[in-house]
Amino acid sequence: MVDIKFIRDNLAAVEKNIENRGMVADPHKVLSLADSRSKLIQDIDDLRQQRNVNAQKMKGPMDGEARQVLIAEGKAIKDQLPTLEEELLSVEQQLSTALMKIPNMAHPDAPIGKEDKDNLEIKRIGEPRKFDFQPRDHVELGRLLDIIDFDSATVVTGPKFYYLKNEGVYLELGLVRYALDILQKKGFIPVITPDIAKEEVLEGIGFNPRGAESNIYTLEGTGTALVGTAEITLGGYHMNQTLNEEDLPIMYAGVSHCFRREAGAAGQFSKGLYRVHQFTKVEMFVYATPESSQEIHEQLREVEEEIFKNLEIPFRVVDTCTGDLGAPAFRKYDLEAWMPGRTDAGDWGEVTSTSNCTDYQARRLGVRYKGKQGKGYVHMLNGTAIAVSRGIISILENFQLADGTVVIPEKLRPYVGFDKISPRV
RNA sequence: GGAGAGAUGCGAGAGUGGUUGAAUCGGGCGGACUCGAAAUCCGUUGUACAGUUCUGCUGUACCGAGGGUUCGAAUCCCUCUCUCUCCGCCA
Repeated sequence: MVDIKFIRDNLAAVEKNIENRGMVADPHKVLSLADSRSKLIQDIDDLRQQRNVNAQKMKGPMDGEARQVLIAEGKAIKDQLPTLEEELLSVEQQLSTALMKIPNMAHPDAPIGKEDKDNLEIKRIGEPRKFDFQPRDHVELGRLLDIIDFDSATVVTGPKFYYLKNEGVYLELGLVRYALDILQKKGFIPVITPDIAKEEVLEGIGFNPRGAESNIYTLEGTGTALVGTAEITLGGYHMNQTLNEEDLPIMYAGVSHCFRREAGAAGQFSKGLYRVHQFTKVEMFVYATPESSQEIHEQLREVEEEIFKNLEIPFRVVDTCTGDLGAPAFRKYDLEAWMPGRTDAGDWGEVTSTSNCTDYQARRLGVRYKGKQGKGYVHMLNGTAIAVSRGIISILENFQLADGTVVIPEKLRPYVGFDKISPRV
């Protein structure tokens, strides 16, 4: 949520930002609704004041006739209130809806563009490996090694689900522990979060669970939904709290399952584990002061780079363009790993993403801070440490041998307990 | 799931339907005393929203949440949530 005052003072910039992001939102409507709201609040407060003054007059003993006159007056005032109060409620709902559509301002350096191909590559680390055989994709490798079973999952649960078996299980658990160990050394507090959250929290983070294009599974009749990321539950962790400035930044490493509907997402770019309805993820989440958030955002990107560099997976970093940012993000970096099985020649595929959402989420969730330097809404940042399913794709496809054997990256071996996975079929 | 008890400011804890935004104690902050500290004493200490002649002032709302009764509700009524105790069930 953007500050209404900011919209009023920077109307042209807000409109330009909406255009750059390719979004539809109406800041003029927000302002006119905000004006109606103020007017209604004033009228209601005036009436209530009259009511209170009138009631005060009746505190002590007085003769019956005078009292009757005052009572009648009080009743008259009271009768006027409900209409205005209902009107205010309706205006506030409209305002909230209109305001929610206004996206966060984007970083001035964020590249302007419509879709992911407009993202700006800022660095490459590692060289995509040259194969002297035609590399298999992870779907085939998973079948060959008997560590991923899509077919059974389709029968039991539905498409875009999977069973992990044998070494696949330890691959998941090992990746989680590998990432947690790195984060824990950097001061992140490890957390296993609930996989379900209330819709108000989802909305505060910037998801609209009931929206037309929602990627969220809602749970009928409960007001809750399956989380698409631990960003939701970690962002909600301190909702409606005022944090001490000295305690910031607060850094969490959250482990959760992630559930996504992915309606209509099909085709070769979403095959196998790449786009699934359920996966496990270790998520970084930081509450920070406004002064420090940009620096911390760079640090989150560096942590992501370290995690993939140590796994010896080639990747590149992109500065996400305005059209691909998502409403809450001020700036976002994606890490794209090299995936040799993605198309015949291989391709980059997003494996992590880190966003600085500034005070956009904090304003709606009511997360403030107070301290010597000042007070206000905290800045909230998130970043993927490891999205296990895509991590597994990267490892299988990059470290395969001609016979299908997959060699485990050295740094990961202590966490999985084996150094290679051999074909079973 | 069943029975009972409770929910008030930073904490503890009062509060006959009308001088209660809320006693009292503790904590915090400021000051006095002191070489300094402790002790003692004095003062001060909520949040949100709206307006404003804007380092302030005025108004409104807030005593778990939401409704209701009333001229007037922390106080009466209803619903819900949460916490605690006991029983049942269970990983």
